[in-house]
Amino acid sequence: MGRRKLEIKRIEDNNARQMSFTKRRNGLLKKAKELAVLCDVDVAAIVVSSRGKLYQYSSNNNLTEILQRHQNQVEIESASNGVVETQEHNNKYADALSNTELLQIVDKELGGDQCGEQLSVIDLINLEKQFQEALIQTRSTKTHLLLDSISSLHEKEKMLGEEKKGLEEKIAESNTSGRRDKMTLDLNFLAECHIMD
Amino acid sequence: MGRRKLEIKRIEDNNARQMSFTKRRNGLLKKAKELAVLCDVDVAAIVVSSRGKLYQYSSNNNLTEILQRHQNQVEIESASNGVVETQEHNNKYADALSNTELLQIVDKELGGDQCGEQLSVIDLINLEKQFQEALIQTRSTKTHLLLDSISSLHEKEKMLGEEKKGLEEKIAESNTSGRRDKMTLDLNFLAECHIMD
DNA sequence: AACTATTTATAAGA
DNA sequence: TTCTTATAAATAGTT
Repeated sequence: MGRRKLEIKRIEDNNARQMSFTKRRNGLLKKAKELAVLCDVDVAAIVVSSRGKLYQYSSNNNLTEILQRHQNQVEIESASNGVVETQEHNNKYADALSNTELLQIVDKELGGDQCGEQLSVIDLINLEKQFQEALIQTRSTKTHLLLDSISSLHEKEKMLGEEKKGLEEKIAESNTSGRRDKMTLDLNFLAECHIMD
Repeated sequence: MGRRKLEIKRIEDNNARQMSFTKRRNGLLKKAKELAVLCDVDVAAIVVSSRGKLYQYSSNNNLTEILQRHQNQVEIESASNGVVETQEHNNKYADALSNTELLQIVDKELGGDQCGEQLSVIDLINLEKQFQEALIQTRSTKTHLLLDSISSLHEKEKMLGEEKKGLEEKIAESNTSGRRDKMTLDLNFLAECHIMD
C-alpha cells in the first residue's frame, strides 16, 4: 500500500529497508494492540531489528503486571550485592513482591474456578518464566547448603581422624609406659630382693 | 478500514467480534511475515483465541528446527520410563538429537564469525529453553551426587565415632588393667617380702 | 519528519 | 459461510 505494488522479498536498498522496517514495525505493533482490544484476546508480537534491538507488544496487564513487580524483586535481590542505594531503587522495592507473596497470589488464581481456566496461555508462559527465576535462587541456595554441609562433614571427619590418631598414640604410649612401670617394679623387686639378700 | 470508522474498544456484538477476530488475526500474521521477509528481521506473533486456541507466526526455521528435534529427544527420554514402543516413537527417536549433538551444533554456530552474531535473538531465546531442559537433567544428577556424598560422609563420621569410642574404652581399660598390674605386682612384692620374712 | 498517491485491509452487506 | 464492495488505514516513494 504505497505508490507502487511491492513484491514480498527482502528489500535490498538499505535506506528503503530501514524506512520500511520502522513503518511496518509500528504498524504491526499497532495492529496487535487493536486485535487484542477489539476482539478481547491475548496477543503478543515480538520484533527484533537486525542490530538486535527488541520491540514488542503484549496484551495482559493483570497477572503480567504482578509478575513484572515480582521480577523487579528478583532483580533487586540479585543486584543487592554491588549495592547502590538510589531513590529509584527504593521505589522499585516498595512495589516489588517476594516469592511468598507471588506464590500466594498464584495459589489464589489457580485455586479459583476450573483450576487455571481463567489464566490465559500467555499468563502461564510468563508464570513459567517467573518461576524459573525463583528456581535459580532456590537452586543456588540449595547447592550452597549442600556444599557447606559437605565441607563441615569433611572437617568433622578430619577432626575425628586426628582424635583417633591421638587416642591410638595414647594407647601405644600407655602400653609402653605400662610395660616400663612393670619393668621398673620388677627391677625394684629384684633390687629389694637383692637388698634382702 | 471498512465501511465505517471503528473505535478501538471491545466489539460487544459476538458475531461481529468473531468475524473481526478471524480477519484481523490473518492480517496480523500476514503482516508479521511480510515484515520479516521485506526487512530481513526476526518476528514472532502469537494470538490466543478466547477459547484458548493458539495461532502464531515465527520467522527462523533454521535453528528452531534443530532445537525442536532436540526437544523431541528430551521428551522421549523423560517419557521412556513408562515405555510404549510405538512406530511413531521410533520415528521421533530417529530424528532426535542428543545433548551432545546439540552442543556440537551450537558450538559450531557460536564459533563462527563474530561469536553469536549470526544467531538471532529468537534463536537464543529458544536455545536458552533447550539448555534449561538439559540443565534439569544435569541438576538432578548433581543433587544426587551431593546427597550421596553427604550420606557417605555421615557413614564415615559414624564409623570414626565408633572407632574413637572403641579406642577410648581401650584406653580406659588399659589404664585400669595397668593399675591392676601394678597393684598385683605390689602385692606380689609384699607377698614375696612376707615370704622373705 | 511530513506528504500523498496507491495499495491493502477489512466492516458491513449480499 | 464465503464473496463482494465501499471505505478506512497503511505505507512506498517523494520532498
